[in-house]
Amino acid sequence: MLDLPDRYDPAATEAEIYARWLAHGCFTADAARSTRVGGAAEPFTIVMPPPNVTAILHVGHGLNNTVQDVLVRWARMRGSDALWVPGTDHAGIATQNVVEKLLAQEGRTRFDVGRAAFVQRTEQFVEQTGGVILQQLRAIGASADWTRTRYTLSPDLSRAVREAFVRLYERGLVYRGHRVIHWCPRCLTSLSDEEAEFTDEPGQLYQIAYPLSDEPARALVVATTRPETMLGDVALAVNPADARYRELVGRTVRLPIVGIDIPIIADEYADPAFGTGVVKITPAHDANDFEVGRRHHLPMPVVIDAQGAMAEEQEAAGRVPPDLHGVDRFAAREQIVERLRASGALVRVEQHPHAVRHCYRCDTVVEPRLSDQWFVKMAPLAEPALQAVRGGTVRILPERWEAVYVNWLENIRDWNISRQLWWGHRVPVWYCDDCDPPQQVIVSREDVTRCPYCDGPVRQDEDVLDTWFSSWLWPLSTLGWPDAEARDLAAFYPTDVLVTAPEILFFWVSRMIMAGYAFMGRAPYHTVYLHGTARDTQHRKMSKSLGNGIDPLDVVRLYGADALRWTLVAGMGLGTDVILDPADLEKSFAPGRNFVTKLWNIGRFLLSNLGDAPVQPLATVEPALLSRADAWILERLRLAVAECDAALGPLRPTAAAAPPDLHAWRPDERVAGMRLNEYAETARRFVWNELADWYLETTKGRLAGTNAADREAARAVLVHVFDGALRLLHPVVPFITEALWQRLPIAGRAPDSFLIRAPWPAPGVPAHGPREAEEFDIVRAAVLAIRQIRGDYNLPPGRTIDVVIVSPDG
RNA sequence: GGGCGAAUAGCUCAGUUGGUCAGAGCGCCCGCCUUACACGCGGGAUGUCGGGGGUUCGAGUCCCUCUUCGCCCACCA
Repeated sequence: MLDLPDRYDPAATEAEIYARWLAHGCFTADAARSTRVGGAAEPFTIVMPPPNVTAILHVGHGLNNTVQDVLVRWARMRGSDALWVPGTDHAGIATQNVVEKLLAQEGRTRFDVGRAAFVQRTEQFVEQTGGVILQQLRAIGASADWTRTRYTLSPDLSRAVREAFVRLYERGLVYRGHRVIHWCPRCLTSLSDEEAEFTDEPGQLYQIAYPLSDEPARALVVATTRPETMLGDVALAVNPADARYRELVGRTVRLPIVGIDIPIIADEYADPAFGTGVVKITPAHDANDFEVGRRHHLPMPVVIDAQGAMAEEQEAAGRVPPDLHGVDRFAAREQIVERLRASGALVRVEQHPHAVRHCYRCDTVVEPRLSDQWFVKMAPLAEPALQAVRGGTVRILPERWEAVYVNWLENIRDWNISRQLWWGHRVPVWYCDDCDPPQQVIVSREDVTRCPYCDGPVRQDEDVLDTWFSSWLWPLSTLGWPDAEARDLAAFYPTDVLVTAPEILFFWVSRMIMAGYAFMGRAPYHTVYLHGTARDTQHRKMSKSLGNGIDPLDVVRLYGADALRWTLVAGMGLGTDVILDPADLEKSFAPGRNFVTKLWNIGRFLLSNLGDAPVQPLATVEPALLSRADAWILERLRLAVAECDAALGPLRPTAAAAPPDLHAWRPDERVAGMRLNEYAETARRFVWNELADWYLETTKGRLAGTNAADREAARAVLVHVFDGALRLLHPVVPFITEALWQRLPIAGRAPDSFLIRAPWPAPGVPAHGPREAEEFDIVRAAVLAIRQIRGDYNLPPGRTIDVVIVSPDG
């Protein structure tokens, strides 16, 4: 009867079981079951953070998706109508960069190819290589509903993007602005504040003398870290309260090298305490200077072009010396410093570490650049998102991130959403140049071909939207928004838990919450679970460039998906990083593999000792027939279930919270649960240290014995507790548990039943003699004491001894 | 410049509201191929819970401070 090989074979088992789950639609949610549309099951929904469409699975994805899969499987077993929506992100700037690199290998740029052909080529590239990661996720056991796979650049989701843009425009929350934004001279696009990341770098602070126009012997000294921008200076600013310079305000200085006169102005922006208290104003190349320039109605000459080279653009005629034309900004810095030094205008150079912004995609130093961009006005959107977390409608775990979230939203700035890229959603704006006034702006949900005012030709805005402008709609758009009739939207929105890394709290998490309120009036989820980062033993983030990554598929091949999942879940406290050794996979993943093997061997013991006869449900066994060991292990199971439930916490906020928000978390539940590692450890302890180490041993004699009633009792209890253990463990190690559960000789089980769909065990009440359970603990204590003594006296295992137990009262 | 987190056995880490909380896994030592499992079984050693001070009957657990790492935010040119 024993069809179990000595060794568990993860590769064969996992593939076979995954295929059967798929074939039986085990991952497919049924909208009609949702209580929100009249069904009988509470929905439980997770939307997968969409990986970049060109991404390859790395251990970070493995970690992220394992957590989600554990939650979804758990919810499914708890009887929820569980939905895990998978999908990919077109990842505008990242994907475009990949394709541009391919073109570069052919010696071409996207401009050589042309926009239409470039987009087509990128589409092909995505079609051929994209979505690989979704296939890879199957290998780690992801039970996502693949029938609902989404893609941010698909027609449906593109429609959502347009709808969102137009609605916000209609509400006055999308606007076109002319200002200094972050510009990547390599990607040739603007970036949002979040996409321009600070890095601390050593730098120099250059002090330059600007002589007074009419009194060349006197000069004002200004400090700057970017001397090359001086070609675009339009003023010097001093603080109005600064007595040192008060009398100079209104006079002019001569701009070195350029030789033109610029005014000395008074503005609060100048900090008397910094440097000399005099700051040069370059409105076109510094966001702060831009504001000063606007306040004082100053010109805004552009002296650096899109590629980051010195050039005379708007209003800059005559400012850039001919031999600096086309010179890269950093080379130009050297040359300008040399010239200043030669002319005696360079007063001093000192070391000055400072933070420099870099493009988050290509790491190029970002250039502040004056340009026209589309923005979203964020403050009104932020307000409900702020209230959501403050009021407990949305909880962020670990809790400490809530403060970070609140702080960011309180100081939120408008979001630059236009990108000068080709890969992405085209800005749904058209211009008519023939109208009066010209450049009539037409914002539309549908493509526009003729001007609605003059019927003349129109041209569409050249820009595309920030990738995150589609991502922030993900919980809505994947469920069918803006289609008000969408069944999934009614059945599954709001979703439940969002699982991601803290790095994208601002990029994505908070914006989704804003979008949820802006377009649906409800937060998109009630829980944000922020997990840690996978790091190496030196605590460095695993990354491709460092070469310290671990390929999850290598781990699957070597030890199986369950071992991978076990290691990740068991090794990860709430919000803490997971440390793994890329140089020693055995060390990192052996515990998971060993545990899976242990489960396998417990299964082998059961199946080879139970016999062929079907095992009757425990409920049919006469309680009087249960032994002390039976009572004990049943009680331990009960406690294990209760502990696992406590570690995992409530699936969703308990209803009937205090007004005003009926969906808010109760204070006592707000930080409860989601301790996946505690849950995993509890289940492991039950199976290994209680079931295997003790109970199993007590059944050996009984199963082989001649007392039929006792044998039946042992069989029933054995199957019952192992069944319970498999259910408890299934979310973490789904393959091995399903493989064993399928083989359990449970009487009357339907042929196509699956553990993945089996109910989560209920803790229940101690129904089988708590007194007997306690008595077995005494037996255990005695055994432990005897073992200890044998050890102390170095008695060989084969040697039997007589034991006399004397009770305390004689 | 603000804010936050971490420092517990050789290693990776658990320790929710202060009172069996000094633990787990790996590693190490001793003994075992005991008919499910040597990817295992039984036994064992190891920490002044980063330093200092304080509150308390009692503190890894609360307060202050110092040190060392790490993260987030930030227009000081």
